[in-house]
Amino acid sequence: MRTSEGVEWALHACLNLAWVEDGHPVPAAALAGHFQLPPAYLNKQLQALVRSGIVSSTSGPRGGFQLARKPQDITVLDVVVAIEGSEEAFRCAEILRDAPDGEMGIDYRNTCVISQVMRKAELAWWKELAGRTLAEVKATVESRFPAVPGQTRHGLLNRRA
Amino acid sequence: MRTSEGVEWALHACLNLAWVEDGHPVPAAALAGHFQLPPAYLNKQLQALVRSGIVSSTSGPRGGFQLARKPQDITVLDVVVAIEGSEEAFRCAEILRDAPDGEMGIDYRNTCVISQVMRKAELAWWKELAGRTLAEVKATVESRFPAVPGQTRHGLLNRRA
DNA sequence: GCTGACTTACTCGGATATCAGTTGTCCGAGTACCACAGG
DNA sequence: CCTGTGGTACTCGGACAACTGATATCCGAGTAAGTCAGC
Repeated sequence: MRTSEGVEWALHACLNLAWVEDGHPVPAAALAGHFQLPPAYLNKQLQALVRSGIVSSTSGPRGGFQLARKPQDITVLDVVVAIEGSEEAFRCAEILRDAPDGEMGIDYRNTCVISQVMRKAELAWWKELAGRTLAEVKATVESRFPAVPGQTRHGLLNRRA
Repeated sequence: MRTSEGVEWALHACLNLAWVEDGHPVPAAALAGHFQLPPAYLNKQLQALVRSGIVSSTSGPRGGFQLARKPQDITVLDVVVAIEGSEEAFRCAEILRDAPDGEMGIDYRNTCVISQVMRKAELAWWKELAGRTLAEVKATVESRFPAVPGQTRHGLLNRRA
């Protein structure tokens, strides 16, 4: 089990977009250049964020991506789900149905104790991620590394040229 | 992100082995037949459990697999790690190092706030799984479905014939 | 009838194909800006 | 000098390949039981 590489990219991209003043879209190429990432593939990940309503996109010159919501209204889970999808990691195949005495009408995803344990664990994971907003992450970084926001904003805008 | 199918199989297999009296190994083919699973592939998953010291194997006639430890000494996490490996799901690629002002000597897996958030979430997941032993799962099933243990043991031993 | 070795069948274990999903790339659709011509 | 129009360059968006890892299968190594011959 491993999360997609795009999760890390998307989180860093959102954080960077949070440091750019409103009304200034940042092209995918600028973000990609900032982290030395393949532009087209990062663009693909950003599209997923657009579909989830986390960022908005603008085409054409001076276009790009910007946050669609306030950082305090974006949780880390939102970003993860946008990239990975909302399906749970452990998907009960209901193998108990094929076992002796297995019945057709039973939903073993809810009945099977093993499935319940796995789901509860995943719920704890979700809860942890849903409890952290982008604004909190942003504030933590600003507190520990005060220079980063300015450097990032400057870097992204200069890279446009 | 999704867990391997083998995780579900391994958990059910361990639970079933817990219902068979000691000293009676169960062949992979018997477990596979019980759940209508491909025998060779289930065997492969069981090998991973052997390497992790969760079950022990015996070759030859009357051979098979049996639990190597007491159910109360086997956590759900043990089984998951045996199949999936101990690497964390979110693997920080340290993309901050390639960003401007990124430095070579820094371990961004520990410094990056995003990495910390993801790791903390995963820790919650681990903790949940580590807190459930096979004995607890077994007891829960026995409490809700008293007939299952006997049926399972009988089914596995009969299938041997 | 008992004991020993041999044969046989059974089971695990790892090496080998196959398939799906992630990773990565490319080109087309749309849009805003800019230049230029006309008034 | 102002305005409208056409061209141009830039950006996103989705369609298309490549590759890694999971899924599935097969055959060989090892072992214990069963069998048979000899004592």
